[in-house]
Amino acid sequence: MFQNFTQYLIEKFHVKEPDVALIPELVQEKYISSGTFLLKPGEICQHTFFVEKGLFRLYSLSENGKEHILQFASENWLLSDRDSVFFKEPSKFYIEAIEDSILIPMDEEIFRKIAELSPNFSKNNEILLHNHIRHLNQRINLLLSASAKKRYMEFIKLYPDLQLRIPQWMVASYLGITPESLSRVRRDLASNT
Amino acid sequence: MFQNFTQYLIEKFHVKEPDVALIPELVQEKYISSGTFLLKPGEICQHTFFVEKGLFRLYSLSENGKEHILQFASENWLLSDRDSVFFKEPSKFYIEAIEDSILIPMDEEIFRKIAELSPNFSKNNEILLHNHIRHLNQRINLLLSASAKKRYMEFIKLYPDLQLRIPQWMVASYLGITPESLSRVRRDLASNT
DNA sequence: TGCATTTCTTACCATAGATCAAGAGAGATT
DNA sequence: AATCTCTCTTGATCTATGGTAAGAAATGCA
Repeated sequence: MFQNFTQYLIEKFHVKEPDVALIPELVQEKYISSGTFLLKPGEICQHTFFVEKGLFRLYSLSENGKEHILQFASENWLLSDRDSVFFKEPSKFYIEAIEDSILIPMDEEIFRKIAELSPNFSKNNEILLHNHIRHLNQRINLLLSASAKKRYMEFIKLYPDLQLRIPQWMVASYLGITPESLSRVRRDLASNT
Repeated sequence: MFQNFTQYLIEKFHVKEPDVALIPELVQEKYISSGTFLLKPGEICQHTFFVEKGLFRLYSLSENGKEHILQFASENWLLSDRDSVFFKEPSKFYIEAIEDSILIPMDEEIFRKIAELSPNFSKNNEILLHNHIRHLNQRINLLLSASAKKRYMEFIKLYPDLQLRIPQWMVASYLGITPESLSRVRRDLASNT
């Protein structure tokens, strides 16, 4: 129970082994079935979720009815609309489970407790935020400069595991192209190899 | 001298008026003329710069020799390759002055001093990081979902002032389109109004 | 097992934006 | 004033990706 979560606290926040035993009293795991929404536009995201097991997507719906996936989150990832949680503002996004999953919802209370148990919580937190920023910058750079084919190749290099669990049309949505285009890109790659 | 910088510390980091008087001893302003590079790929970004006056761009150069602007920074903005500063890793980007400018270079030393003078430095810093993340997410969402015309309209709404100081081809580069396309987008907007 | 739904592929055509080439203004520099 | 350089515009054409439609394959469900 919580193996991933406790391991995460030990690795990323340097919580000591004995203190980790306190965790089960603080949090409660939540079973989510595929297709369930954790968040819809207009709602304020109340939790940052730790993904103990399963897979989620965070996406926006544009005026013309098209979905655009901004993030996937699988095991050992934190999942939330960071802006909505942090600034307590209504979200513009959907968060949906795309596999049967197990989550640890975390609120401010729990973060405070973790902060007590972590020798340097705010530094560790800062590292996570910077990692997030680095990742977003790389994605922007790719969207500005790379073709659909190149973006796809980067995607499978970066997420070789995810690629097998996600329907292809969601990969297309993440890359900012249509499923048809992705299908053609894949055909090209297969033939020119 | 430093008016913008000291004002920034008061507003964003809640440094008290009397303490602000200590600042001039800690930092030194730097005059940069248009066209000067603060950073080139391969170098480790040593400072976070506060822009006291002027304008800069942060851009990447792709394999095929094309520039892609990731950020502009004008008065009262912090400027750096955050990843390179924070993780002490070689940068992939250029930072270039596009006006004659005045900067306040900040290193870890100075951040420590500011942290001493700020009642809740790490919280304030976290707010800045979250603002950055919010901004990057919005940009990704736009790149995924919006046409060149729409992205341009968002740009001028978001940066009405910048738009007047930046050559059009840089705006195009920021938007991820060619200068020719931007010219046509602008013609369309002018005629259909 | 069979039916229904979703996903993926393919073919054909449409379109946004890129590329290439030329020319017009607008500053700068001499 | 004349020349240069840089920026912007425009027209013609090209290309990557989108849209539509249909069928095939895979998956889920009864």
